[in-house]
Amino acid sequence: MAAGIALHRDGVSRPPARATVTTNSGALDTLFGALADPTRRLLVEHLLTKGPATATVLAETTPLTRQAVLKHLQVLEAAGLLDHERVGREVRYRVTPQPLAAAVGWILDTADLWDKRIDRLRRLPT
Amino acid sequence: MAAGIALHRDGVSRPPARATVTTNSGALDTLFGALADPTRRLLVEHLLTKGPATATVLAETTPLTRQAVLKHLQVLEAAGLLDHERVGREVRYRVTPQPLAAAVGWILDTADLWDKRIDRLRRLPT
DNA sequence: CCTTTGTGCAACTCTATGGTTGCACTTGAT
DNA sequence: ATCAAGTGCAACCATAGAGTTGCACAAAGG
Repeated sequence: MAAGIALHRDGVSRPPARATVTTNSGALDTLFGALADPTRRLLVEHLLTKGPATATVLAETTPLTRQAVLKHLQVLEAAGLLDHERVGREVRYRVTPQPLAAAVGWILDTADLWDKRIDRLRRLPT
Repeated sequence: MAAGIALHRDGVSRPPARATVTTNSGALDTLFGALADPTRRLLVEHLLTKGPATATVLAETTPLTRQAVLKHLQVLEAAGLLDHERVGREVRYRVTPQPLAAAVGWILDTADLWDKRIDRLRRLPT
């Protein structure tokens, strides 16, 4: 009968069931994620102070390859912090900082929770 | 002698020189990095609303293992957003949101750059 | 037309991250 | 003294991230 085969039928070496927390607000993920990299923050600052620029130009200001910079720009763009415009044969990137408001929003909300908590502690009967 | 060895001395298959941008402010890295994960933001929110708690208790509120939660707590603590206190046989985690100020700081500075830029554009001779 | 300059795309490597499991060690309670 | 609950630690795995290289393709300019 199947007894012999049944040996390794169940979970002998099946990958452990990975769990994750899903939270309808993936926007903050990509946003904070984008901001978490120093290179990317530098790029944003550069674009803001020096104005719009292409990946190749930006790459010259870093020790990185154009391709690496390109990827960073795409991450920033995915987070909504950048957009690009094709000019001649070049592609110009520009900062669109509106999403930063979302980040500040979360932080302020959190700080608010904190304040409420402090407040609640203050009201404790002594 | 070493002559025979010299054969594969130079770069036959040496890993490509990885470059990185170093930026004295790694604090923002870990901070934004910590905030970039939904699970971690949830943990922070939970700790703020429901008050300090242990890893095991927190784990019960998620589909995750205690160990996984533990790691998240450590990341948050490394970012300065949490600290812990040993009580009996349990370890209680608590939120210390001061570092959030740094995040807001960077964002506001950036927004400021943006304003300046807008301003500069406004002053352009037409 | 040919050359140069800039983009686009794909493959590959290395490391960090987010999970899991298993077991040893404390501490409190019975 | 024993037992259960809670922590701590280490190994392991899979995937995503940050880089690199190499080459094909498009647009300007001589």
